[in-house]
Amino acid sequence: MRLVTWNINSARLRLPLIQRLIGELNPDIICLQEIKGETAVFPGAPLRELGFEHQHVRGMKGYNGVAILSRHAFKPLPLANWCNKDDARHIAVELKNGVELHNFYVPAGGDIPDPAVNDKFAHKLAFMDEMAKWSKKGKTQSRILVGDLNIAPLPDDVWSHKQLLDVVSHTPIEVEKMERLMETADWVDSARALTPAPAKLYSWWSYRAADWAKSDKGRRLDHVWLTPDVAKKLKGNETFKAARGWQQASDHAPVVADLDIKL
DNA sequence: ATGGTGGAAGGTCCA
Repeated sequence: MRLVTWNINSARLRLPLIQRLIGELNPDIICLQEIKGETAVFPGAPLRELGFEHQHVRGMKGYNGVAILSRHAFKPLPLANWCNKDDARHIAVELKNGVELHNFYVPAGGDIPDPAVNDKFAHKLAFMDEMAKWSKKGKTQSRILVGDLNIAPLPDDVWSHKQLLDVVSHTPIEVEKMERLMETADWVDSARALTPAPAKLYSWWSYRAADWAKSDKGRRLDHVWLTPDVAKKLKGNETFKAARGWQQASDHAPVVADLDIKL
């Protein structure tokens, strides 16, 4: 099974990039975040034509939105709200082998890393706490958790640990929330299982750089986590950095995981 | 300390 997670930053605008990704990587399952449109305007038909006949989409107007697309049948799981908001940040399915696949778009958190003055940061921290509760409660379930988690946990997940300590996505409180979450079900970070620190790993590069590749000021915000039983089947994990250089690219690169699972 | 870019909307809000 080849699985891709990608913050697409508008599924409609970047449909050609999704089509190109399918042609170049031939994934079985694609998890998208920030599809940025209502479910009804998701470009499902052209993706169905490429073999992704099974689609579970949760969009909303303007922002957020997540989708799971697969070549293989799955069972959609009931939609859940997080932090009492119906803001399309999570969608999940059960695969044929009984493994649950959860696709998350964690709040970015705004600019100021202080929950007392920044509601967006408070929302992000509350969201992480709620994920930890959910994860702990279901810890015996075989699961894959993917998505744009908007946190780069390790010093080598950012271009400068020192310079990003006060920057939302890499602050100690966020990193601690992520570590607590990982402990709740012994989640295996598939990228670091295969490429340990101190190798630098990034999945996002800002649009605001004059030359994103040259400055290479990246952060690893996109993740594929596995419960320990599923992690035994992990065969590969790569960031498909080339896609960040495509015409009209998303600011996130796809993360690709290969698992020894037949669907 | 600041501003830099990009998407959805058709206001600004969000990243």
